[in-house]
Amino acid sequence: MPSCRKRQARSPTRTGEAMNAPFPLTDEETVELGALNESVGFMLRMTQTRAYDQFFRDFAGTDVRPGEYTVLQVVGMNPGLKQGSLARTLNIKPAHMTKLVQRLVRAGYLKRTVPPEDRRSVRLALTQAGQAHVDRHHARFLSVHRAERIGLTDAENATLLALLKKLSFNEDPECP
Amino acid sequence: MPSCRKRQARSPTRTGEAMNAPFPLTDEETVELGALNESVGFMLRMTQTRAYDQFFRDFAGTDVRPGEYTVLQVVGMNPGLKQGSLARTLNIKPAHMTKLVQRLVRAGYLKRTVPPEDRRSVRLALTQAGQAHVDRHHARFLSVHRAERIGLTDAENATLLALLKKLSFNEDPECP
DNA sequence: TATTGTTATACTCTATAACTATA
DNA sequence: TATAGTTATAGAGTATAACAATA
Repeated sequence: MPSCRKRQARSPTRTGEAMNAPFPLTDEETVELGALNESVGFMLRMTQTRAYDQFFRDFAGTDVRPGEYTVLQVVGMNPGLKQGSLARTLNIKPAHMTKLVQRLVRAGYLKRTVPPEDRRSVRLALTQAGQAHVDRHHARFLSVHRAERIGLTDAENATLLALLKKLSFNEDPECP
Repeated sequence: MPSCRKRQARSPTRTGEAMNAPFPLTDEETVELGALNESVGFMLRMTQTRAYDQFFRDFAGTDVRPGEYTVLQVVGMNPGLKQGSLARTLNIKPAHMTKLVQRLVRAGYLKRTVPPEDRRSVRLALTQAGQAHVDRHHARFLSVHRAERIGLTDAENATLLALLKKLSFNEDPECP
């Protein structure tokens, strides 16, 4: 799943190699992004796909996937968490969360409890195997995006995290 | 598609409302994220899903989608771009790019040209309708993530963009 | 042989609505 | 009537491999 493509953006240099080409030919692989360079949404998408690539490269050969590991990690931090709270926190739709949880229960990592005080709801906790799984991969999970791995200084990394956090937990002005 | 969920993280306050509950109950909806708070990959995912929500809210009622608009925008900036270059630049897999392009050709926004100098390849350009489409939605596309919309100052926004760009265009040390 | 793009298949994530069982 | 979760279905994105045409 990795994709070690060489990319390169910017630098509007033209080559003269095809003067009468039907298009003003640019240097192949040198692509002008224009206004996209100023779009937070676009840049988030670009960086996120890179982060995914790096994750799958680091966890190649294991059955660890980002969504599942995140769920296990959060349940581990919050034993007895309600499935709905988990879904809202991680911005995962209830229908999808149901399937995710079913998979993790089947894998033996999660256990579900229907609490007597509200028998509609489901509380989640790690099994022993689930806790072991989280522990086993914890260090690797944290190292995936260590600053030096991704080409940032520690200070830049801290700034980036702070800005992303601010973005992520801001209430949306359009959302009443 | 929006999801105006209230989220809240952090603050490990416990409520005492169920002393003998099977789990150390936390305040509902107050979820501890632990190490995930330091994970760039996790935070990128959280912010990107928010950015998507905001995009679809702003473009509700139109047929504009982020991936398609990005493709049209980039082709507009680079007329005659080869389909493969476009795919590599935007980190989109060739198989997916084929379908994206087919859809945009069918919508009348893109035209394909097989150049005589390499008849395996395909060069892309906007049709008049495609250019009009890009122009019509350009301002809105840029406004989706304007600093004030997302709760950052202009300076923070610039810093964030610079860091994301650095992240995005860094060669991966693991990728030879 | 290698490259460009296409087709086909499958799996993940997402969106939506209809459903159940509780409250 | 509202809420928590489930089921079912569909769509979009992605990964992979096999393929055609061309280089």
